[in-house]
Amino acid sequence: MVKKQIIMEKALELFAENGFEATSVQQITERCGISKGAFYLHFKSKDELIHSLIDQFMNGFIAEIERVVSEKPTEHLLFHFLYVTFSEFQQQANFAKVFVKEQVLSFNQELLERMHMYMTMLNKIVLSIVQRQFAHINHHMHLDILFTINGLTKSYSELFLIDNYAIDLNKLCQTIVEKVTIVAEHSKIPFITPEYLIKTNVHPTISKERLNELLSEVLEEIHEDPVVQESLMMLKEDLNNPNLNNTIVQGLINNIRANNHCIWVAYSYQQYLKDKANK
Amino acid sequence: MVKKQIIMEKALELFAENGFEATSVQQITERCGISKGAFYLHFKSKDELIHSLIDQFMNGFIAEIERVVSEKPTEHLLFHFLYVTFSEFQQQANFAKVFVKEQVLSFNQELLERMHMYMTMLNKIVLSIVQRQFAHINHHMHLDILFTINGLTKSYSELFLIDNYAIDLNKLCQTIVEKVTIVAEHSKIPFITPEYLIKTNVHPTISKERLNELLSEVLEEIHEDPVVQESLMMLKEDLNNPNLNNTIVQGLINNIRANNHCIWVAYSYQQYLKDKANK
DNA sequence: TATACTAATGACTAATTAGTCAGTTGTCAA
DNA sequence: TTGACAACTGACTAATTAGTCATTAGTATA
Repeated sequence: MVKKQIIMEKALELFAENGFEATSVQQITERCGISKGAFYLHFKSKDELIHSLIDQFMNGFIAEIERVVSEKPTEHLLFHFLYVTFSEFQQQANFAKVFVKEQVLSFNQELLERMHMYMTMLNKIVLSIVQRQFAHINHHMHLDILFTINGLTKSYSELFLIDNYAIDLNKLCQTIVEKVTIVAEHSKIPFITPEYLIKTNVHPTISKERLNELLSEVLEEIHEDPVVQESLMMLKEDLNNPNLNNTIVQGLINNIRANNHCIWVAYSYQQYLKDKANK
Repeated sequence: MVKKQIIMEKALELFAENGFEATSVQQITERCGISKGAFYLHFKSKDELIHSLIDQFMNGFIAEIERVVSEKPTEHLLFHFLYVTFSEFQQQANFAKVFVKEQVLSFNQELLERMHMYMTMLNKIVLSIVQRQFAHINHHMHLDILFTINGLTKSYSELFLIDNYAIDLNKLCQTIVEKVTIVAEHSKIPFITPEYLIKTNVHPTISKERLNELLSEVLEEIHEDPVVQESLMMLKEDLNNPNLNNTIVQGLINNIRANNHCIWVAYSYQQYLKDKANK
């Protein structure tokens, strides 16, 4: 399905140029040289398109980081994390532009939640890097080190948005690692408390109807993997007629989480169950 | 003109809730309990409203920072800068939300330029703080210290967006000052070169027509200050029939720059002359 | 009370939007 | 050649938008 990919690429171009809200489906189809109808053969709505874009980029990005982090020596984890981050930033310049410029990508609640989930995943990875590379540092400082890394990354990535600013990626990463290491070794005032990790978990309720929709959408996409497919069907069945033991449901959720297309559904399903248990 | 202020406040509320593009003039007038026509008595367009909001906030913010920076002792400049920054952030939570969430506030070119101008002004202030408070540090490191300050500020201000996260403003500022000081005293790898300051000056051409419009708009607002008023009229006349000596024009531009409502026009006029000279 | 003025209204236009669907085209196998 | 089916088209709808303007309400002065 190569046309779907073309739509995604051209749409991303336009989003980077004009922003998400300001880009119409008309413009997208014109740039692709296809009709409006053809667009809706591949995407249910404009929202589904942006969801796909985020999923595609973030899954690739996180997978790449996890791969690198798993195979590099502990003492250089941060460096390699930064290197991958900035490389992706450079290669996927269009996504980076949309991402940096619109930050959390408009005020659409579900979009916001989705980005929040991915950022939380990223934060967990970076925190684990901090815990390994700075294991000798007082662990009360770990969250502040995380904030320092995030801040420096954000601040220096501004350079990528300036055309023609020559960047030596290697040196840039070294600079940041140097500063983070200095802060880690000398800073004595912890500010961020662990309750930060709890309080960030904002999870507005997802309705049963919306979850049903999400499950149906994903079911249409998955054809290759019978385990994921059956797990999805069982989860859908259990959503409408709760029957299964909680542990089994958790197992099914973990089954589907392995598939890139299901990360958001898995997350939403878990939030749904959490909300239900709280009531 | 109290109604204008009400519109601005209610509009800001809505922008913070739904974003700029997603908020309609209809919604704004409904929340104010006024008619659509009444809105257009105070603002030429929706764009003019957002321009006013930015100008009002940024001028107040920058004035406050300049006041504090001018009266505090050199060794605590950074602390007081941070304190003012976060205080304003807390007090003007709505503006902060729009500002943080939409970052550069949509892709409207003029809006982008306007924010860029204010950010440049802010950067200049922070750089001057760095140059004073860290005068003893190798000045090649000054720009990197600036980036460190910006990064930590961005990163830690995330905490303000989490409801109910108790923030001890004093301690927060101390934490950041501590980290910046540590970096300043130990970091040895300068990365940012002074050409960064030049390259950030992206200034897309402003047309003579648009500049005329801007001058007319501002002229309608200014009634009290005859010097500013006459300077504006002379600049407008000279724009259409260039007659005056360059030094005199510069003086006129400096006359109007003193007035809060004219900062953007002054900036635009200067950019226009620069563009013209380059051709 | 009559006049003059400003402040305010809200129905209206013209443009644009996301999404639909009856119909067309192209490509197979029989 | 025929028939079946999927890919694709673009005119269409219904909703929403920014901005306008003839009209009215309210108020102050003569």
